[in-house]
Amino acid sequence: MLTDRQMLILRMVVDDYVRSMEPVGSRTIAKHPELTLSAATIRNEMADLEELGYLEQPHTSAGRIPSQLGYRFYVDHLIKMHSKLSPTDVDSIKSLFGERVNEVERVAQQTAVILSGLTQYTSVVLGPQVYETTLRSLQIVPLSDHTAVVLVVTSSGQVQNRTVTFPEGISLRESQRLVKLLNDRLQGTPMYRIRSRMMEELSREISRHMEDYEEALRLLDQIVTVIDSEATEKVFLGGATNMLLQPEFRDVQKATPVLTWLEHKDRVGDALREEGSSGDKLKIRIGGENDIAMLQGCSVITATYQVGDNPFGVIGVIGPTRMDYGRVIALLDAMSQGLSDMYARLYKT
Amino acid sequence: MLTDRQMLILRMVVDDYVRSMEPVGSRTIAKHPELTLSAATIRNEMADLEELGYLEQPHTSAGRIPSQLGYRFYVDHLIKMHSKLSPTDVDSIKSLFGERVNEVERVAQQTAVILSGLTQYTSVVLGPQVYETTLRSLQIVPLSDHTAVVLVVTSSGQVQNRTVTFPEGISLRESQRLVKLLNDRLQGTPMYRIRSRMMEELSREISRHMEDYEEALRLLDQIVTVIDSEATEKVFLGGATNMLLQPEFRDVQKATPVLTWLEHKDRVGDALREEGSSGDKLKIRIGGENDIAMLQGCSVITATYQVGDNPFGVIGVIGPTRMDYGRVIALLDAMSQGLSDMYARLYKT
DNA sequence: GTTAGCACTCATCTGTATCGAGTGCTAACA
DNA sequence: TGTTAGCACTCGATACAGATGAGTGCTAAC
Repeated sequence: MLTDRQMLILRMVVDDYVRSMEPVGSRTIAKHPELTLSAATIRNEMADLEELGYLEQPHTSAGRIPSQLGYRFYVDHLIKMHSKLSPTDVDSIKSLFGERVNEVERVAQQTAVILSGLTQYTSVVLGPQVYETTLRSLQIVPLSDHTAVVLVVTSSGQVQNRTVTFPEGISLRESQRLVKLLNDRLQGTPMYRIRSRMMEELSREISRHMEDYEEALRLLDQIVTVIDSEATEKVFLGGATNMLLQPEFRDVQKATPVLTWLEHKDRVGDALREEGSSGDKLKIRIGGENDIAMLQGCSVITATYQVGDNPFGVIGVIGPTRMDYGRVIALLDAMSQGLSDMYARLYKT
Repeated sequence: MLTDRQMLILRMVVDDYVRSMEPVGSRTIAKHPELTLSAATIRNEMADLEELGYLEQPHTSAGRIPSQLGYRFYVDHLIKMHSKLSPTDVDSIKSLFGERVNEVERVAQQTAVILSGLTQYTSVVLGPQVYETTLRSLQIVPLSDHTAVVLVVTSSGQVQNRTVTFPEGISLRESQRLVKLLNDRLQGTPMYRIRSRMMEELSREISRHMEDYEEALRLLDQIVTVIDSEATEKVFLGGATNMLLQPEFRDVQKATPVLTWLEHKDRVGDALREEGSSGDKLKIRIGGENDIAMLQGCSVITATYQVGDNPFGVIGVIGPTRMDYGRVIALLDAMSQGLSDMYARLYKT
């Protein structure tokens, strides 16, 4: 285990390196008023910390930078959690959640924008999860003889739509009948059970109501696809190009993989959802701790927001390993709380 | 006016520079079999072309590169339009439009993906325009006592939805009545006239039907906002990070503004829509010809796709000024044709 | 255990020399 | 008059050599 003094020094190295992105030398630490030791003593301690794996040296005559293990120890034991938010931050958050919400998705989008704006990193907001949401309404609006729009509305207010074409043997009237049938039977069913429920309960119903069984099933399949795609909640990205502001990504070679990975929202959503489903309220992945190869030069911090005891959605920040962990954690905390409150106000009254 | 030989040389310089991104010297051109002249003669011609403003020299002892004017002359007079597409390209496009379409938006998204994949530039696809689209259906699905989802479906199959909260004085029943009223009156109205139509025709109707006039208007305003946001068609981006593949954007300083600009789809959509509305089927903006400051280091090529004689949507490619114009134009041509055909098949039968 | 002193390391900076691609110009040639 | 060979010249790119200085590890004294 580390001595108090070693921990103090480690904390200083991390704080300083996060701020300046320059390897921290013994002199710099020695100057710090919190410590009354000479540079030589610091050097000894730093050598020890390096041997223990918490620090590393880019080259012989440079200062030290935190290793992955160093960051890990920092976030686990050394981080100063309190009073990290400036009044400006608090204001931004307050104004975001303070205004009257009548456009739920806009809030999620804005959360992403503000979170990336305040952190200068990339942010991701996953819309409300589906654990508790049920099917509210299924509708079909005809467009032409062969096309129509299928609409799916869930109890959480999410909407999915898709233009579908009718298979040859099926008329508009029949498909409307089919949709009405589905509506009656499936309303209130949890979203994640729809597919199985629909298939087992309805296939024989359909054979009774519809003349052309085969074709009806094909249409049914289209509709289920729409419902399924609703089950995957929406992904909002903020400040993807903030990545380029970070000195570690000034080299395009480094930045391209991450930017490209971020380009596909579904991938990003999948990754974050997995993080969020671990059960912890806050999850921190530092560098190589990330499973995704493209993110091994990054740190990812995720927080879940919820209503009551149900995990409900995920928000996260993606930035360089050299990240201001304390600040990001505080912001995520405040924002997830804000989202939780907002959804609570919206659905439980 | 340029002589034939000057034009030939200009074309060669552009072709060569587009391929290699290296200033083209007189020797390189002289080697070309299509020309039997010595390097010295080429040098004279190149000096003339530079004087005329078609070429420029990065520095005294370097080869020439095309100026903005040079590119302009190239695309106006020198470009080889035909047989630019390889069989692979044609296959990709065929397979995109060949498959049975039952998810219209997916096709637009895929168009963007394939277009950026084939060009290695960034692509933008604007969904069908609204000139001819009318309101098909307006629906409201209640979620709780105070919230509901408003759905707008247009004749072109576009759907917009928004969760709205009811103002204090208005009940669910009343809002349903309001929506039904709107539905009856506005169905078939062109989208761009909805706002004015609604306001002038309905405000007095509402005062008769609804108890609380003020509050009803507020709800109405929310609904109109939903409809308005539908009038702005959807924007699909492909390969935004392809920008980083281009050597001219290897420097993060150069890339960041463009990437950041691309991040806001509505901005991108606005810009492209303006291009598309000029009336020309194909529009090419080279470097400084772009109005948007962030794009002055880029070239933007847009093409409209249509059904019958109605302009319907826009697709475009954004890349460095040093762009393979011939290929991009051919691809845009093929893709806009494909989209036109697809929408024709979908709506006019 | 702490500290001052010192030799050592090594990335970075700066100045210089070299190289070579490409030019413009001139004079000779068809 | 148009074309070409020859040549001096320009200037970015590359390579190399010191010089600089931040920072280290080690030793010996406190």
